[in-house]
Amino acid sequence: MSNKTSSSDRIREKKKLFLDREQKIIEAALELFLKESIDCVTVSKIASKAGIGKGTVYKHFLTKNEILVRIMLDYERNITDCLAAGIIKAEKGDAGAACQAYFQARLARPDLDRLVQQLEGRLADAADIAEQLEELHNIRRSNEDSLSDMLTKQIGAGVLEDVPPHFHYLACWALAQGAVDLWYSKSWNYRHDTADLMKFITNIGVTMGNRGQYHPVSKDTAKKKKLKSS
Amino acid sequence: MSNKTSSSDRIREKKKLFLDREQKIIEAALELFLKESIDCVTVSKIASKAGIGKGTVYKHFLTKNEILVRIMLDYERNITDCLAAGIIKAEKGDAGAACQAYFQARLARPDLDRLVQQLEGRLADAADIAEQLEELHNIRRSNEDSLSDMLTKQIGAGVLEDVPPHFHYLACWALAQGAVDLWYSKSWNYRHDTADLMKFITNIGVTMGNRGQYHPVSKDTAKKKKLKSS
Amino acid sequence: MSNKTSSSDRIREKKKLFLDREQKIIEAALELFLKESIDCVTVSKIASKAGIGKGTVYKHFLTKNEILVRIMLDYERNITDCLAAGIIKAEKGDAGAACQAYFQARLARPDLDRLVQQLEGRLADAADIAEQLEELHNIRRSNEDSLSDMLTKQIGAGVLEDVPPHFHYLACWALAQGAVDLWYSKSWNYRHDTADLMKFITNIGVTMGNRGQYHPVSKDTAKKKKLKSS
Amino acid sequence: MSNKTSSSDRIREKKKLFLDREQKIIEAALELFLKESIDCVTVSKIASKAGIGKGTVYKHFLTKNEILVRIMLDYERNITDCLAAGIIKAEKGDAGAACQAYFQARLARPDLDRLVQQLEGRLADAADIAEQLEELHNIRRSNEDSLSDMLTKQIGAGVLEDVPPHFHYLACWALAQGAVDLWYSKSWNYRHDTADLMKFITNIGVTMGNRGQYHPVSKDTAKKKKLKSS
DNA sequence: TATGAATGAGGCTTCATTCAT
DNA sequence: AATGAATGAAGCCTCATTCAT
Repeated sequence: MSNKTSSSDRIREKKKLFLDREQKIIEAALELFLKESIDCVTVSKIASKAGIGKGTVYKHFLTKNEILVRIMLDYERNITDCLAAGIIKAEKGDAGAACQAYFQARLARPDLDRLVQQLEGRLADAADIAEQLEELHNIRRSNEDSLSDMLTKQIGAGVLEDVPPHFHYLACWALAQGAVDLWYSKSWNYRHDTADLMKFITNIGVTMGNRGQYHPVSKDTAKKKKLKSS
Repeated sequence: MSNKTSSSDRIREKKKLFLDREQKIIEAALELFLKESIDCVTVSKIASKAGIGKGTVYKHFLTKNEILVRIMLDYERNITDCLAAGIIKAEKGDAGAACQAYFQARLARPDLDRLVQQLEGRLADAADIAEQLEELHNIRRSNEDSLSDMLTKQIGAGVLEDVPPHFHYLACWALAQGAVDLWYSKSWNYRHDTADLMKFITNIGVTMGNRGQYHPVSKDTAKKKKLKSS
Repeated sequence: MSNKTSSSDRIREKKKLFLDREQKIIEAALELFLKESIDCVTVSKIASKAGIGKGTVYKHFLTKNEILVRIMLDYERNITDCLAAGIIKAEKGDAGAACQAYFQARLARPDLDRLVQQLEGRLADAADIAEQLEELHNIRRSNEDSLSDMLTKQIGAGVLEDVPPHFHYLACWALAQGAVDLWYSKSWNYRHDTADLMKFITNIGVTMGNRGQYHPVSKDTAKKKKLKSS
Repeated sequence: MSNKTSSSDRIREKKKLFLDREQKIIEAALELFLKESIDCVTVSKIASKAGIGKGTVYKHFLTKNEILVRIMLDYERNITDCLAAGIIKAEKGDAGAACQAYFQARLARPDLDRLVQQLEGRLADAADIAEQLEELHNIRRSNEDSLSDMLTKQIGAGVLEDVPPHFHYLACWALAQGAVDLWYSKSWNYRHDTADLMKFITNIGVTMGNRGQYHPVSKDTAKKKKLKSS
């Protein structure tokens, strides 16, 4: 009987080791991607950084591309989780929480965010992994619905400007995306005070589209705004 | 004497032809880049689309990468020109003109803008063309100074929030960048009404950082806003 | 004592299980070879079709090639058995029995025959299994001697044309081989009536080299022949 | 004017050189295929035997497989030519000429014939070159029609046994095929007098299916035949 | 003993770049 | 000056075989 137990234990342990190695591959790939230019990262390098043989990589992933989508999916799922938490907060009254959560999640690791964007550009036409890419998009879309619901309510409550709800989160997304690009762009003079800058942008992101921009707005201003954007 | 003239004419003509061909290469490359996935574009394809031999390409560009930076530089210079015009307008009183010009220039051809961003990601670590990349960054930086100057004035005039001036244009840049990414992202449910969406975002871009946004707005400022954005 | 017995029983049982598994591997390999293209068959597939682990295969066969030769040897031994029976029949007076047995044995499973031919081509230069290949050839050669003996007698009896005896069985072999190739060739227009065709060819095989073939035929014999083959 | 001439001459010369190299690749591949086991032949080896770089091979052939089909097509076309000549002869009265031509063409280089057979087995399922394979089969099929026509006439004339015409050439093909296999089989004792053996087989091939089997047969021999084959 | 994860040699193919004509 | 054939480094992937558990 103890035999049986130890046998199933072993199997479980083996599986764990296997999954650990999978994680190791992902991490090795990630590390390389973040350090070097994307096209410098070869399966060989990933394997050797993960401390395993090249062939082993293919026990875990059918294709090099599958490693890449995997990174993307992992990232997207994390974003989703954060966003979900934010939406909950928002429903509890903290109107801007969802947007804020979204921004924070993406700006927490701008390097990673940027990487995922770049990977997406490259993998767009990859025949293998078409399925995973579809899944990626599904994850995002399912989140849109949550966001839309929440935003519709806030628009109804008069908190947000009355435009189609997705306008709000897409503008939000755009700014977050741009902020990330900005972070990693090498073209700007002022590389100091980045933290302040990001706060500034986040602020914009959180408030943009708010009716009355943050603080109570006098009624006539609100009217003008509404007229303007319609 | 007529000989001499015709000879120098010929030389001039030859030079023109040479430059024409160079332009043709750039255009062929551009066309391909915009149509296919970036890594599908080979020197061979570029040459054949340009209607010349592959070897000839290397008479104009030392490296494939040089073609790519050239595209980037051309694009950046165009942006610069537009921005310059905007700044002039701004100095004539139209406070938001610079930002608007910038947005318009970049959103006029979002595909091209996106391409340039992608190219930059790829060429970041390219040893050849390090020089041209430096030049690219210089172009951008030189523009920053103009923007900074202008913005400092507007901050002084109380039009804009009193943060370091580059905060304003970087936020602006970020949103524009994000808008472009958004345009080309395949992940969103609502692909209709893009034009309206872009207008919405541009609006945000043009007004964000305006002092009025964070604080109660005095009536006359609000009026200016209305005029400006209509 | 019962312990001892059961222990030796167990050993015997284990051996049987071991041999059964070996057979299962062979059969799995065979099934795969006949279904898919030869180079699609990997050790992995064989193992999984046999319902065992890949490593276990190597407990039975030192090399993948050893599985293949084994298939060849099994097949060749079967042919040998059939031929032996035919020779016995031939010695009992049925002159053509040996040839007929040979043809029947090989055309009974043309797919398998073809497979063995293909395998032989591939394994010709394999360093491992050189020994087994030698054995394969020995099996064939040993049979040749039987055939030669038998044919020598028939030649002596005037039934067969007086050429070196191996001429007869080699011609026979060649035709059988060709018939198999024919069966599986994809290049011919007429794929119907294959059964009749094979009968026709078998007929040739059985009669070729008969002395009667090279000499005048009386009219009534010719008629009979016509009836037979229609 | 001499310039023009020399220029077009040069182009022609270049093309010739290019085609020569193509031929060289084919020959190198052929030489290797005939010397070593098929799967030992790599593109690298072919290139280095042809005295060119590996990449150059791909200027002439899109795929390794294309080299192989090319060999097959070249061979098949040669067979076709020989057969065509034989058919012409046959139409001039030499009844067996077509079959004889066919045999001779294939047995002239049995090694090559065998190679082509083996290649066909391997390439059967290759997705690339599906087209060329189709062409190969078309070549063969078109020839079948010629053969059928000719044989129908001979059957009508009473020279050949009255079975569907393709029975005759398929039996013929089968024997030729088998003869080739025989030539290269390593399993037979008697490797001497191969030439005589082939003559013997060819004889069978040329006469098999003839009504009355070539020459008059004495009555008692005919009787024996009847007993034997019934 | 059976297992299957790990291995890495080696195959095919691409493409930027060179250079002889 | 223009050409494009030649080149070969480098990438991705397969699979027979090994070996620790």
